Amino acid sequence: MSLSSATIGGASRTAPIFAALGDETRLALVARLSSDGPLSITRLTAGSAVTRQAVTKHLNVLATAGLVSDVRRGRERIWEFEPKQVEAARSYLEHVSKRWDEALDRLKKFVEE
Amino acid sequence: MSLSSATIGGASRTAPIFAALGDETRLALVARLSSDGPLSITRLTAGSAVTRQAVTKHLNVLATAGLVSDVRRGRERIWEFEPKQVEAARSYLEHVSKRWDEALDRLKKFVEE
DNA sequence: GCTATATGCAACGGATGGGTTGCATTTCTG
DNA sequence: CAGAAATGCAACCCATCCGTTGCATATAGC
Repeated sequence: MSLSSATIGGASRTAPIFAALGDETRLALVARLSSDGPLSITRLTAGSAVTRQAVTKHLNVLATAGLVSDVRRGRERIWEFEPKQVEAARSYLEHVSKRWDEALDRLKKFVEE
Repeated sequence: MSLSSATIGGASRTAPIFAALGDETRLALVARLSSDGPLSITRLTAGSAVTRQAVTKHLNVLATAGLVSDVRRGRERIWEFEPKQVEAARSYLEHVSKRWDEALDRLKKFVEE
């Protein structure tokens, strides 16, 4: 472990996931896909305030982060939610919270002595 | 609920938190503060690859998102982790996962009929 | 009081991000 | 086959982000 016990493992791996979720439009897309199931681009665009091309770009960003995946079906492209990376992000946050609780415990014990 | 059942409640509230966590340096700062406890700017800078001013900016971004808070102590400024917003982000992701599982269940039942 | 330490403020540059428009391409469908 | 529908590709604009450097200010401590 580093001198300062600096980083919780894999900040460089996890940050891109958060970055992808850090845009309102993209987060809405993820939410939509996770609750309504696989959808085409035009369908997703209908629910969004921006252009189809903008939606496409956002979907590509999400795909790069591993949060969604796409399949061609005839002339349309179907996008599906991919839960694995969300789980990774969630467990990272859980880890942070846990470490914080432990730090509080250490402080408490230190004060009590 | 909206016509398309589009957004899970509060995407606009949660996205900024993810955006703040979406930078590698900032995520490392959060991790550091959550495990090592309150620290001054110079101390945090020592563990980071960038300038003190860069660290300061990042801390301000995190503060705006409610992920950290600061207190003055003499000539230094002490930054502390703030778990509340992390919890909000975590529960959002949990909600997304849950909705996805429900969607899978619906699909399964639909196929079985 | 003087010096070193810790931080604040401001300006700047380069890169990236989010969004648009315009046009080309593929694929249904009648 | 012809037209409509779904998508792809590319260029462009403007704003924001990340990081820097340079200098000013406040606080400790001898």
